[in-house]
Amino acid sequence: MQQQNDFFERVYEVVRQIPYGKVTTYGTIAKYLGAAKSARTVGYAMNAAHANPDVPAHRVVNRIGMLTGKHHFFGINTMQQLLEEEGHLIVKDQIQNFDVVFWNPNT
DNA sequence: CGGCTGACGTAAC
DNA sequence: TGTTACGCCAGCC
Repeated sequence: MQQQNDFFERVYEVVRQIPYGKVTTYGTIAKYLGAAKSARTVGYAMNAAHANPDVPAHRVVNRIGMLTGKHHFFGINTMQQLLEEEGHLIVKDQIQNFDVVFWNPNT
């Protein structure tokens, strides 16, 4: 994994590796990239990720598994719907069994 | 160039 | 235990 010059590119590469039926968090990605305190920037990167179809932004949520970024999709239901399609259970914008479906980029 | 904002996270009160 | 404040980085005004 060669580090891209662009911070966003690095984020996209990690997100792209998220397997089907799994999810991860902004902070986890940030830490993996070595910018533990830049979780916010990771989220911002996701904002621009909509231009990258290979980046499943819907598989990235905050540390508690809440779909905080759903409003940034086409429809506020798109994110939840996509996750449910992958077998996730969403209740009140929160992923149930989050610890089970959680995916660590380091593995 | 300076300041504000934001898909977060952690520490402090 | 719940709320508030701050840091971090990039983009926009």
